[in-house]
Amino acid sequence: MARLSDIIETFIKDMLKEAENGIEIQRNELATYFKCVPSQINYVIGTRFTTEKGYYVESKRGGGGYISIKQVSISKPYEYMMHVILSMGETLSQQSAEIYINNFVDYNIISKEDSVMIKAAVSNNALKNVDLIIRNQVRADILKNMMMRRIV
Amino acid sequence: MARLSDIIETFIKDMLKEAENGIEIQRNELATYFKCVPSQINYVIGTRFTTEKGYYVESKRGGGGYISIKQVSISKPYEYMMHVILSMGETLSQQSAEIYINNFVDYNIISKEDSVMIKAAVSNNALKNVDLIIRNQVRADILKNMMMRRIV
DNA sequence: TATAATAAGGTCAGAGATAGTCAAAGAAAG
DNA sequence: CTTTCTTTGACTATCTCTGACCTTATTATA
Repeated sequence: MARLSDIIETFIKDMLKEAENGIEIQRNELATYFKCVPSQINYVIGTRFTTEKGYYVESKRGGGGYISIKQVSISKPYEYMMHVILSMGETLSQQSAEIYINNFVDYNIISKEDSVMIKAAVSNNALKNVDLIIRNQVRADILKNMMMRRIV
Repeated sequence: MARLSDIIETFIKDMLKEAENGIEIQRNELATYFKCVPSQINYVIGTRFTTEKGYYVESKRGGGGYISIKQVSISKPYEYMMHVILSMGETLSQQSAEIYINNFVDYNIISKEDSVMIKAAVSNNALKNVDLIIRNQVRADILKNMMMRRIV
């Protein structure tokens, strides 16, 4: 018997296939449909629809709340970027980050102006309050998140 | 399901687009039109038409009362930016950051695409490894650094 | 005028509607 | 048998909607 999480994963992916611009689901509704607790939907999304796997998830609580899921479009820059992002590693010095960012400019993924701004975001100055022990890790997180969103 | 508040928000924004110098609405009239309690109009205005978002709201009670809404026009975006950056404070929640960033888009200081990327840079996801105690401080640092570089 | 009646809009707390988190129990895989 | 993945539920956070009660401005009237 297939795991429920796998069934829900397939269900959502089928929905995504039929939709043009991503989907919007109601957590409770889906949970009721699959006769599971609502938090299982979070589990499925948290394990199957991650940024690393090319999904972008947003949500809103309260009346009329929702969870929206979008899939990044598979394209050349996307594949290149995904490859680079995945190869980046867990930590990144300011110097390495700038090398990556310069490359993105060379590959026309970002503009020169944007590169300046992105460098500012991952500069030691911006991260001066982050403990040195985790600073390079945080730097990697920020750059990855920015570049992921650029291609989504 | 669309929230009533969102519908009312859109309705008011459409009115604003068609008007030259702001609009004047009757709270009760609007509430009747949307079949809601009058205080919901206050809720919409209080959450969607804030000063932070660039709106200026005035009202008058009594006979012939009204609520007037104007969009603040900024003639010099860069001066506005400096002013905003200087007034940002030491810490910034993700939510406040997004409000600021949306404003920058509205004032044509950054593009919609850039806003997505900047939001990614200051998202809780990007900063998940930063201790909660200083996370909002780091967020402010990053946003300020990025925006400073954008306008310098 | 002073006062009362009427006609607006304002506030705030609570109810309702969603979604998120986290740890523990259970199941499956190595 | 140990580790990893799945399922569950109690508790939390956030956003929306409602209604009772409050404040202010205008108008009618004594």
